[in-house]
Amino acid sequence: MNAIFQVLRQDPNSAARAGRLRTAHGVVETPVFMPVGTQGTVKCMSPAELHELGAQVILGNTYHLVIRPGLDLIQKAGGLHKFMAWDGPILTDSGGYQVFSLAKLRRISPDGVEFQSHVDGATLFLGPREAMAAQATLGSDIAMAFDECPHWPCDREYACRSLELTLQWAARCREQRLADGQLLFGIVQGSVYPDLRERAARELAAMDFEGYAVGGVSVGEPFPEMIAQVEASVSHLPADRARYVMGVGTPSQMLEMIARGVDMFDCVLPTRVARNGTIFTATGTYPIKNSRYREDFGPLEEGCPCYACRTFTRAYIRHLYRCNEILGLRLMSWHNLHMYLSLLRRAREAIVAGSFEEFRREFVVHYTERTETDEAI
RNA sequence: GGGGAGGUACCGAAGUGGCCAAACGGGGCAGACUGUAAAUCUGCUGGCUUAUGCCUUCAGUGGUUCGAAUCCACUCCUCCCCA
Repeated sequence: MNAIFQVLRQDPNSAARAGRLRTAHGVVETPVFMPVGTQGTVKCMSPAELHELGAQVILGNTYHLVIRPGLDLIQKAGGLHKFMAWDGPILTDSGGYQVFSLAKLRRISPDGVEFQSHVDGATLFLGPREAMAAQATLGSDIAMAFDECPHWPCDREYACRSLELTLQWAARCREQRLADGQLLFGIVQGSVYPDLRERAARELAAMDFEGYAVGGVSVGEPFPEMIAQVEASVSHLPADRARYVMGVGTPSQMLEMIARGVDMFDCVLPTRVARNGTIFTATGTYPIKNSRYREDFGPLEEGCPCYACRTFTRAYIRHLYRCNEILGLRLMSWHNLHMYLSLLRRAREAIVAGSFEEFRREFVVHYTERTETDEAI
C-alpha cells in the first residue's frame, strides 16, 4: 500500500501506536515531536544542527511569514524549504493560532480574520482561501486548515459559534487547491465541550483530510481538562490517519497523549524556555540561572549524550546566560530539543518493542512538573 | 596655597523643608512561559515583619524647625582648574 499514513505497530496495553507518515520531503516516523520554527527558523538552531538532533519535521507559520518576508519573496526564493535551507518535511500552521494569540489585533468575520500586523500595524486578511493559497506558495509538506482557536474559559454559546465557523472554514480549505503532494490536516475545535469535540471530529472525518489535529488545547486550561478534550477528540477520529495535538506539551503530557493515540506534537516550550534559562531533564525542569549553579561543574543533565552536556558545565552555561551571550541560548536550546526529540524517539522504540506502557510509567514516576528549586524548599 | 564642583541604597543617578525607606537605570535574587508579538515578561531588592505598623538610613558631628537627604556651622573625604 502507498498510504500516506501507516500504523506499523499498535501498543497492546494502550492506544499508542508507532506509525509512518509519508510527505513530499521524506518519511516521518511517529510519534514525533516537531520543533517550532515560526519565522522560517527554529530559533537558535541551524538546519544542520536540527538534523543532528534528529528533528524529522519542523513547523513554520503562515501569518508570520506572510508579514515577513512576504510570500512574493519566498516564491522567488523557490519556496520555504529552499529559502530556509531545510530539506526535510515542513508543517505550516495556517495562522489560526494567531487568531487566538493576537486577539487584540484582529476582527473575525465569516470569511476570515482581519489582523493588524503586530510589526507595523498594517491590515492583513487571512481566511480559508488566503491561508490555503499562502501555504501552497510556501510549499509546506503539511498544511493546516484555517481555524479559530477560542480562549479558555469559553462559554458554550461562543464555543458553538466558533466551531461552526471552524467547520465551515475547514470545508472551504478542503475545496482549495494546494501544491503537488501537499497534505492537508483538519483541526478539531469545540473548547471544553466533549459533544462539540465529537461533532467536530465526525464532520471533519467526513471531509476526508490526510490527517487530523486537535486544536484549542494548551490555552491555559488545567491538564485534566486538556487530556479530556484530547480524548474526546481523538476517540472520534479515524484510526488510519495521523493525529496531531497542536501546541503541546510537557514531556509527561506528550507521553500521556501518545498513550491515547496521538502521533504528532509541536511546542515552543523546549526552545522558548531554554532562551529564558530553564532546562528540561528526565526528572523535570530547573532554572539554570539560579545562583545555586554558580559553581556547578557538572553537565546540564547527568548522563545526557547531547553536545551541550558532553562539552560544557552548568557553571559555564549559566555564565553565558547571565552575560547575554548567544552561545548560552544555543546550548540550552540544543539540550532541551535533544531532550524532547530523544524522548519521543525512545517512546516510539518502546511501542515497537511492545513495552510502551512500561516506558511511560517509568518516565512519569521520575518526572515531576515541579522544579528542583521546589524540591529544595 | 588660591578658586570651583561634589559626597544619596550593591553600582550609576534623581530628589534640594512635610506626599521620602527615597524616582529611574544597572546589578542581584526569585517566578512565569505549552499550534512563538517572547534572548521576553512579572515580582522582590535597609531591618523586623501579616501589617494604612515599628526601627535604622541620604559622608560625620552639632544646630535651626512642629518636621531635615533637603536649611545653617564645623569636620572628614573625592574630583577639576590655577599656582
